[in-house]
Parts: sequence; structure tokens; C-alpha cells
Amino acid sequence: MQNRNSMNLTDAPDTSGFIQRSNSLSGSVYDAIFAQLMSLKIAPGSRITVDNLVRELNVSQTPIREALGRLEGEGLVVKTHLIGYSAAPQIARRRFDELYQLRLLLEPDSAARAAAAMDKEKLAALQTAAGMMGRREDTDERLRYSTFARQDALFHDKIMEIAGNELIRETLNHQHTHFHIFRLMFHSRVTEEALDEHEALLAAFAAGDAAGAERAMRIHLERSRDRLLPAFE
Amino acid sequence: MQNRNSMNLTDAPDTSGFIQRSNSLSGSVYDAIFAQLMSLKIAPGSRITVDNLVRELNVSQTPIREALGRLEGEGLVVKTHLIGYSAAPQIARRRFDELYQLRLLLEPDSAARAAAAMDKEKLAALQTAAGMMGRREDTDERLRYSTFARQDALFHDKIMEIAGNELIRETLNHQHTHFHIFRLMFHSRVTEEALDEHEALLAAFAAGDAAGAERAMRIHLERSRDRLLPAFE
DNA sequence: CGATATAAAATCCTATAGGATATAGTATTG
DNA sequence: CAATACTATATCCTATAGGATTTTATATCG
Repeated sequence: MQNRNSMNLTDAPDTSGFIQRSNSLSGSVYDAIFAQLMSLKIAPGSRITVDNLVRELNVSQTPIREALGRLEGEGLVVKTHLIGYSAAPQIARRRFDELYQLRLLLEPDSAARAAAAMDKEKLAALQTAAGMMGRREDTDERLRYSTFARQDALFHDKIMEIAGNELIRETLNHQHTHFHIFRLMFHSRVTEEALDEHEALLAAFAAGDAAGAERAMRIHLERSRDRLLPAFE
Repeated sequence: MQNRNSMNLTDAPDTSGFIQRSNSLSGSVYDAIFAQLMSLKIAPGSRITVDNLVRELNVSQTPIREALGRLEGEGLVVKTHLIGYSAAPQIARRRFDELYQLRLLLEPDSAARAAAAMDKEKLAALQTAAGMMGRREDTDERLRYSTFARQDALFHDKIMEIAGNELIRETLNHQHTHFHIFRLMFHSRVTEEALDEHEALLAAFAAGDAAGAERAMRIHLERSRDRLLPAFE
């Protein structure tokens, strides 16, 4: 019964045929903690004790410290000397504004570049990513929004990929990691409008209209921002 | 004689009067490795063995792993399972282009915002930061460029600070960390021109000319890019 | 002479143990 | 009853030791 509550840290089934264990233990620990942060199992601002992780993950302290250090480098956890680690605090109003300011500087331009580089198969991939959001089967409101948020991120990321600047893509993905947590905390049901805005974006992409895509992305971001703004009231 | 080559990891003299040791050991180790990366004492792409660090810093493995994990999260080192850590590889041409593309999207806009928010004391602080670069006393070419690079970064950072978007500021600083290493590898002596461009920026700031500051920043960045481009030949 | 196989060294990786510090709870005293 | 001092627990922090894997060197064989 010793492991009754311990997490499963084993790797994914190895389909490649290679024998080597692909992940280091510290890497697996990192994944586990990361997942807990993303799923809000660890709430923003709450403390993260390494002893608890030792018991929960059934691993020694060293790999946990290594993983927590990595998360600290990414800004997802903060460390205070002789106090310990804790999850990064909830995003504040100010940072929220800053984030959308950043997105508005980067993403419309990238949308224009993506439109210019568009071809048939890229467009198809985009439509697929956008189309998956159309499903409205989930009954659980929270779960539904969770999946929408993930797929919206995928859609935007796909555009960044086509735009071709990996650095900008990584930068936005990094920030999105924080943003994702925020959205999950205040999941509002205003997702239908976003789907229409994605449609407008797709139309511009299909037409290869760079200026139109840039405009559509700008409008989409501004509306997205305004939809989430009430969360701070 | 055991410690004849060990680094000094002690904290700065405590002038605040507080008794507590401000930095954790892993934090001091982080600073030490970070400094070695910035000063090119550890070359880009070269391996970083933790055993060597144990001997050099006279510290056990655990805090070193924690620090290396943090550096990995920041992208300054990479880890390969069962191989170990190594310094991030030299910046490639492609990423160089991407970086300047990112800067051109963010910094001119921030320059405009900074110009709009300018006042007497902020301007004075900027002029101080820019003025320090005027000194051309150093005889050692390499050292001179090293100090110029650092102060150029400070000047740009000061502008970002005045612009008011902390997120953008952090993003650029983060990237600059990588960029700094690149510049040190290919220190060219084309710093004089940059000083003139900074003068143009300061003039726009002094006049509170947002559009002018934006234009000046754009020109400065494009020229800076073109000056460094030959490094890839 | 080149290639393969074996052995040794270096290095990574993980676990355990003990000292140091902060936090929480309890008791004592004015 | 409130405030302070003290104790105990929890937690962080660091060091040491040993197993696992890769890399390097050496020797043997074709």
C-alpha cells in the first residue's frame, strides 16, 4: 500500500522500437508538476513543498529540486530562500493588459506573414485546427471551456508556425503558459463569438489577404481581451 | 591547498544590518555559472560537467543541479539525458534574423510610448545611461566593446522601463541574454555609429516626439542589425 | 593496417541522512 | 486576558555514497 497515492511517472509506450528510456527522472518529474500547474491541481500562489512531492511522486529530493529549478527558470514557480517554492501568483490586471499589448504587437504582423506564405495544405491544417473547436458536445461547462482554450491556443500557434518566426512563436507560447492558467480560473462562456472571429481569419487566409488577416487578428485579440476583462471586477 | 582554484561564493558584504544570509547556495551557484556564461568562460555549445563544478565551486551536486535546471528553464543551457548539460549553442543566422524581427516589432513602439511619457528626470536618467558610453578610455579593444555592449543594453532597457510595459521589458531582456553572448563572440569596432544613433533617439525624447522616437529606434535597430550581419560570413 | 570487442575511467543519476531555519503551538507571566 | 518566551514539528538546505550509463582507451583479430 506504500504507493497507493503515488503518481505514475512511467514514460509513454515506446512505439519507436528504441530501447533507451527517453526521459530522465527529473524530466518526468518536471512533466508531472507542469501538468499539475496547468490543471490547477496546484493553485496559483500556493506553496509547493518538496517533501510532499517526494511522498506523492515516490522519488527522492534531488530530481524534484532540479525540476523545480527548471520551472523557476521558466517563471512558473518562485523560490524564496529558506521558505521554499510556490506556484507563481495569479496574473494581475496590469500584467493582463501588458500581455494583450504584446500580443497586439506580434500576432497581427505574424498573421499577415502567414497569409502571404499560405498554400493549400497549410490552409487545410489551419481549417482542421479551427474546425475542431466547432464541436459543442461537451455538457460540462468547465470542461468545454478547458478544451476550447487549449484548441484556441493550438490555432494561434499554428498561425505562428506558418508565419515562420520561431522566436516569436516560442515567446508567445511561453506567455500563453501563464495565460492558460488565468483563463482556466475565470472560464467564461463567451466562446461562440471567438469562433466567428476565427472564421474571418480563415477567410482572409484563404484569400491570401495579408492586410485582411492582420486586421482580423487585431480585432480578434481586442475582442478577446474585452471578453476576459470582466474577470477582474 | 584543497581550495586553491575554488571560486568565491560568499555573498556581498552585508551593509543592511540584517543578519540573515540573503542568497541560498543554489542561488549563488546560479550566479557563478551565469557569470561564466556571460563572460564566455564557458563557450557556447561546450559541455558543462557537474563534477567539474563540484570541484571548482567546492559545493555538492544538489545545488548545482538545481541551478543548472534553472538555467535550462531560461534556455541558457540544454540537457541531454545521460549525456549531461552543455551551454546553449551559438546563435544561428536564422535566429539572428528572428531576433531583430522581434525587436523591430517591439522596440520602436516602446520608444514612442517612452517619448510620450517623458519628463525631466527620466530624460536625465536616459542621458546619463547614454553618456556613459561616450567614454573611450579603454585601450583594450575587447574590453571596450564588452563594456559598450553592456551599457547599450542598459540604455535600451531604460527606454523599456520608461515605456511602462514590464512584460515586454522582461521578454527583451531575456533574449538579450543570449544576444549578449553572440555580440561578445564577434565584437566589431563599429560602436561609434551607434552613439550617433543614440543621440538621435535622445533628441526625439527631449522633444517628446513620439513618432520621431519610433522612427529613430527603427533606424537604429536596422543599422545595428546590418553592422553585425558580416559576422556570419 | 583497420575494425571489432573488451575493459577502465569519467560522468551522470538517484537515494539517504543530517544540520539549519522557519512556523505553529503551548505554556507562562504580568 | 493579552503578550511574550519557549518548545516541537515541519520544511528547507546541503553533503555524501553508490548504482547506471556513456565515453574513452586498449588489445585482439581478420
